[in-house]
Amino acid sequence: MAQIRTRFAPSPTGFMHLGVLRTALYAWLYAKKHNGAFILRIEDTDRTRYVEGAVDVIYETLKICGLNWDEGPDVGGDFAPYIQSERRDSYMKYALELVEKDMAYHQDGAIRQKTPSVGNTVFRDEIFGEITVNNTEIEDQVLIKSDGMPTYNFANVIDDHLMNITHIIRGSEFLSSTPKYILLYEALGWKPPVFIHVSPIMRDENNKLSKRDGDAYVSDFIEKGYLIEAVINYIALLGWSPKGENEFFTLDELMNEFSLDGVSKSPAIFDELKMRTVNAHYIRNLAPEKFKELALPFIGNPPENVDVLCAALQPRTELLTDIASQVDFIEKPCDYELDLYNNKKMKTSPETALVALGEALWAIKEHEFSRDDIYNAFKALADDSEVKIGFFLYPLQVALTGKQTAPGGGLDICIMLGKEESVKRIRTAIEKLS
RNA sequence: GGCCCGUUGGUCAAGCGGUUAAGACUCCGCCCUUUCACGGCGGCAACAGGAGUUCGAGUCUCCUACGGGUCACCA
Repeated sequence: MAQIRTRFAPSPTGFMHLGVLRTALYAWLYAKKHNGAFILRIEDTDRTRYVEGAVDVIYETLKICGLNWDEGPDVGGDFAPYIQSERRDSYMKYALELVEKDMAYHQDGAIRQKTPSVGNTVFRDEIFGEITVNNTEIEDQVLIKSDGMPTYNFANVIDDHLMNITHIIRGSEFLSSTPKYILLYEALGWKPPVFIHVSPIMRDENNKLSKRDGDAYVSDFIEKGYLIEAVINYIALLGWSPKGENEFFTLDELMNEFSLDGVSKSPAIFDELKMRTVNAHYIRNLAPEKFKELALPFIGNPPENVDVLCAALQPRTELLTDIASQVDFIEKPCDYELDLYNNKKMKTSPETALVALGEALWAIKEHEFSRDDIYNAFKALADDSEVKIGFFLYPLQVALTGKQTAPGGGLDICIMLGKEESVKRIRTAIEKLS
C-alpha cells in the first residue's frame, strides 16, 4: 500500500488558532502513526490577507508543539513549491484542460466548472460516514478568479492531488463543499483522497472558539503560563477519546493511541478550567530541576534555599503565572494586621503568638538548622504543653510571611528563608506583638 | 429559508441490542496535614421529546425540538 500522506494547509494570518492546531495535530498523528508523511503547505491565494511574518508564526508553533513536517516551504520536498502563490501556473493549466474537455467555461474573465444538474454526488467521510447530496444543490463553481488566481477549493484539489495527499483532515465546515471537490476529482479523472472532517471547538453551545474571544491563540496560552505539552494533550482529547482510561499522553503516546474511530462527530465545548488542571498535572510531573528552570523567571529575587521553595511551589502551581502571587513574601513579609494571628483551628491569638514566637526563636537558635531537628524541637514542645504543633508553627508562618496561606507551613518557610532572615523576621514580629 | 450534519450528567466523554449507563474536570463531604495545596476515600449529577422495529433500545427507523455547518470570483 502506498505511503499515507497528510497535510496541514493553513493560511498565514499571523496567529495559530487552537482549533487549527488541533486539526494539524490530528493530521500529524494520523500520518506518523502510519509511518506516513506530514506535509506543510501555505495557502496564500488571497493576497489581500497577506500578513508579514505570518508564516514564521506557523513554523514556530508547529516546532514548539513537536509537529515536525517532512515537506514544506522551508525544508522543500519532491513536490515543491509548497506555497500556493508560487504554484499559480499549474492551476491555470488544469482549468484550461477542463475548458478544453468542455467541462468548464469562461465567464466574465473567470473560469467555472460545469456541474451536473441531475443525479446525486455521494462520498464517504471517515468520521461522518456516507453523505449524499443532490446535484441540484451544487452550482457551477468558479475555478479561476478573474484576477487569474485559483479559488481556494480548486487550488486545494490540484495541490492535494499533485502532492499525492492520501488523507485530507480538515474542519467540518468543509463537509458541505466536499461534493464539489468530488466533482472536480471526477472531472479531472483523479481518484479522490480519503476525507476526514473534524467538528469544531466551541466557546459555548452557540459559538465557535474564535479570534474574537481573545484567547483562542496558542500564543495566548503560552503567555498565560501553560505548558505546550498540556495544551496538546488537552486539545487532543477535545473531540477524540482514547481507548483506555488514561487521559495523559505524550506526543509519542498520542501517536500510538490515535485512531479515527475515537473522533467524535459533535462539536466540543472548550473548558479552560479542565485544561488548567491538565496543565497542573504536567507541572507536578516535571522533574524538579525543570520546574525550577521554568519557575525562576517568575520568582524574582530567590530566597536562600530556592530548591525548598520550588519543591513547595510545584504542587501549588497550575499555571506558571500563578507563581508570582505566592512568592510575594520573599523580599519582605507582606503587611498584615495582628488579627491574622487569630486562628480557631490552631487555637492561636496575638497573645499566644508572642509566646510561640519566643519559643520559635529558641528552637531555631538552639538546634541544627534543619527541618527535622527544628520540627522535633517543636514537637516536643507541643507534646509537653499538650497543644497541636500548629500552635507554634502557624504564628511562625504569619511572622515570616505576613500571609494567611503560604506555599508551605511555618517551618518550610523558615527553611526557605534561611536562619538569619528567619530570626530577623521573628524578632520584628515579636516587636510588633509586644 | 434549502441542503448536509449532530444531540449521553454543568463540561470532555465511554457505550456500538441485554451494563447497577464507565472514567475525567467542576462541586460537596471525609481522611492526611504546621496554612494552602498535593495525595487518598466517598458523594451529587445524564441517554432532548415522541412514535415505531424487537422478547428486549442510549444503541436500529421515522417525526419533532434544539444546536452546528454551508449555500462567495473568502480561505
